[in-house]
Amino acid sequence: MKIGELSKKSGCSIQTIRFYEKQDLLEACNRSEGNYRIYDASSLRTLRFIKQCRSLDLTIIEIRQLLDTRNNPDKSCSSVNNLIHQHMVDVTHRIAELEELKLTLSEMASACTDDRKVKECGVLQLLEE
Amino acid sequence: MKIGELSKKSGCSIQTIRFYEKQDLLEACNRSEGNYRIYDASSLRTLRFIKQCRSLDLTIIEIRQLLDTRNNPDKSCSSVNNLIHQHMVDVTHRIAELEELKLTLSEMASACTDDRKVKECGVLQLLEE
DNA sequence: GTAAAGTCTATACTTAGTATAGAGTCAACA
DNA sequence: TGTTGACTCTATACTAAGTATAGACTTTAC
Repeated sequence: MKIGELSKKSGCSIQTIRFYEKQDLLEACNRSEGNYRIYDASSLRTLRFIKQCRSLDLTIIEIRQLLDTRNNPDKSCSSVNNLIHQHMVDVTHRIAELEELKLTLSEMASACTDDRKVKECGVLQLLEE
Repeated sequence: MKIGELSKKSGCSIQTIRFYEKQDLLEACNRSEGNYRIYDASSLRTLRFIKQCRSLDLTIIEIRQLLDTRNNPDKSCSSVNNLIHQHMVDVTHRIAELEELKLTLSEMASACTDDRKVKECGVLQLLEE
C-alpha cells in the first residue's frame, strides 16, 4: 500500500509517517518505480505500536528503545517494565504539580470580580507580589 | 543596574531576560556608553510580574496581554479574570487527561513482571493491540 | 492529451527558553 | 601601560513532536 492508505489505516498523518521514518522509528520501506513508498502489513503493525506508545506520552527516544527491545524476543523485558514504571512516576508527579497550580489559580480567581478597574484588580495585585 | 545584577535579583537567567526583551515583554531599556543594558527598579518589578505569570504557566502571548492591560489602569479588568478562569479550566482538563493516562499505565504495568522475556512481555503485548 | 489527485523532498514554523561562538567592554592589578 | 578576568554584546543553533508549505514529479481517470 502507498502512504495515503497507510495514513488512513493507522490514523497518522502522511507527514507524521515520513517524520517517523526520518526518526528511525519506521525503517525505510521499499519504493515503487516512481519513488513512492510501498508499505506492508508489518509497517502498519509497527505504526500502530508507535501510536499506542505516543498515546501514553512516551517520547520518540523511548519508543525507539521499545522497538529495539521488541526486536530481541529472547532478551529480558525488564527495561520495558522500568520504562512504564518510571513514566507512571513522572505522570503522578506532574499531576501533583498541576493540582497545586490549580489551587493557586483558584485562590487568585477569588481575589477579584469582573466589574473592577485594572488599578483595583485583585488578580493583578497578586501578580505584582 | 546591569543585566547580571537584574538576573540575580529576579532569578531569571541573563539569556531569558534578553529573550523577554525580544518578545516585547520587557521594553528596550537604556544602554550605557559601551552598549550595556541599564535597568531600573521598574524593570525588576515587571520581570517579577512576568515570572509570577510564568509560574502559573501563562504563555508569553497571555503575559503580553496582561502587561498591556496593566498599563491601562482605568479600563475594566474583566479580561484578566477571564484569562485566569480559562486557564483554570484548561489545567483541570489536563489533570483529568493525566489521571486517565496514569490509570492506563498502571493497568499496563500490572500486565507483566520483571523476570519475563521480551516475547512473553505483557506490556509489549498490550502495546501491539 | 490533460486535469486532478497523490506523492516526493526540502524547508520553515511552533514554545520557552538554553547553549554556544566570537567579539567587545570594563575594572583591578603588576 | 599592559594584561588578565569577569562581564556583556549579537547572532545563531538547538530542544520535541510534529504541522504546513512550495515546487516538482507520478499516477489515475476521463
